[in-house]
Amino acid sequence: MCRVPETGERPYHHGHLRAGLLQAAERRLREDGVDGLSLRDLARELGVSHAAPRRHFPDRRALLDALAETGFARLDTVLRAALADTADDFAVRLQAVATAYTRFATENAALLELMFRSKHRPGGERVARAAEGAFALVNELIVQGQAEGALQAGEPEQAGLILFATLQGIAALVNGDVVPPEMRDGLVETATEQFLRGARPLP
Amino acid sequence: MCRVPETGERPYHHGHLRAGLLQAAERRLREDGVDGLSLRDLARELGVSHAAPRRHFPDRRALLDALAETGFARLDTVLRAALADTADDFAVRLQAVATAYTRFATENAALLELMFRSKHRPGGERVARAAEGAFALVNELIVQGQAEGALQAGEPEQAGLILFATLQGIAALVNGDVVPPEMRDGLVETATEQFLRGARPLP
DNA sequence: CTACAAAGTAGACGGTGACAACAAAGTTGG
DNA sequence: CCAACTTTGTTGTCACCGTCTACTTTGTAG
Repeated sequence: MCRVPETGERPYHHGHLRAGLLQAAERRLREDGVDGLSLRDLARELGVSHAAPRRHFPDRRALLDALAETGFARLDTVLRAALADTADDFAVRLQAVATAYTRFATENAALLELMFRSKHRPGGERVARAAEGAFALVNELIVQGQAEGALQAGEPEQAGLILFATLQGIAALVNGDVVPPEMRDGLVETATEQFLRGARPLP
Repeated sequence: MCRVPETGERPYHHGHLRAGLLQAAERRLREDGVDGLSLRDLARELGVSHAAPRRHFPDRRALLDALAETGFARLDTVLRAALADTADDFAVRLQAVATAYTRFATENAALLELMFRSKHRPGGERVARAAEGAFALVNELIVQGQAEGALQAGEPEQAGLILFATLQGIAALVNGDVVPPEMRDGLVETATEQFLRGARPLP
């Protein structure tokens, strides 16, 4: 079962169509943006009829939503991996997460845009749930910072939101060619430093 | 000349097609997003044949670029108006510009996205030039802040970029429904405060 | 007044997402 | 073992869209 299709043979059933569609779609998304992603094109690329994708994704949106969902899962993995590699010091952990996030956001620009766009449109509950994980992680980090005394206590949401907004904005500037990609990590570094200086408890 | 078309009459020449297209397109952009903007639809709405828009905009992109260009002009106007109303104190001026920008960015979400997307694609030089104004304004403000001693001297770009990124990110969070719109102005306020605290000269 | 340019019209082409009817290949129960 | 059923893929169709070409109408300048 689940044998990889031998090259040259064209069995009536593709066998991995859903996975193949997602994989090809993600590549297309990266290369041509969301507008350059056509169901018929994907079908052609996978050597399948133009209506075949419909069996797995009733809708173009459904495919995009699925991409967004796996995108959030991947983001969550990336962020947790970044945290796993660091010591316990809050500043270091914050730096690691911030860098990892903006890196993901710039290396998967179209995907990230899709993720946020899909999250809050009707029927995007699955996507929204997938997004919870990443947000929760950032909030935990903020709470840890407050516990360590590195951040002002109270209203953890606002502090976390502003930091998150800054990272998101840096990614937007890079993706929008306002800023060259080489400046990304440097900007993130000074941004988190300034954030720490600006949000630390008053002396 | 340039008489407003009387209701009921359908002169062969529309007379205000270009302006009408831009106006209708901007409304559609606001209501349905860029994907819901169809040239044929606009033509129908203006009671004109499907190929008529082509005389004024050779391309769908040309129409979108024109929208982006006027968008930057409007943004520039909004920002300068916000500055004109304030005293000379740097913190106050910064607050005013920041609030005005994020307000524009959230009230014209699809337009802003279009503006940044159009700016750096091939042939988007006119749009890019239109964008210069707004950027220059922010940079001037930063330089003023440094002159007043409210900001660290040197590398005005990075400080300005980070602030700009934060505002852009706050707008993105509001537009992405991560944050309710009522929180917008409050977030901007604390963000600029933290920015001032984080970027002021070391004592 | 006539030639020409500008602005709008009509029709066609290829591409796309959606849908319906049908066919092939697994799967399952007797 | 085979017949019903479900899953998956195919073919054909429809409406819509952006773009292009050829044509018509209108305004204008020589």
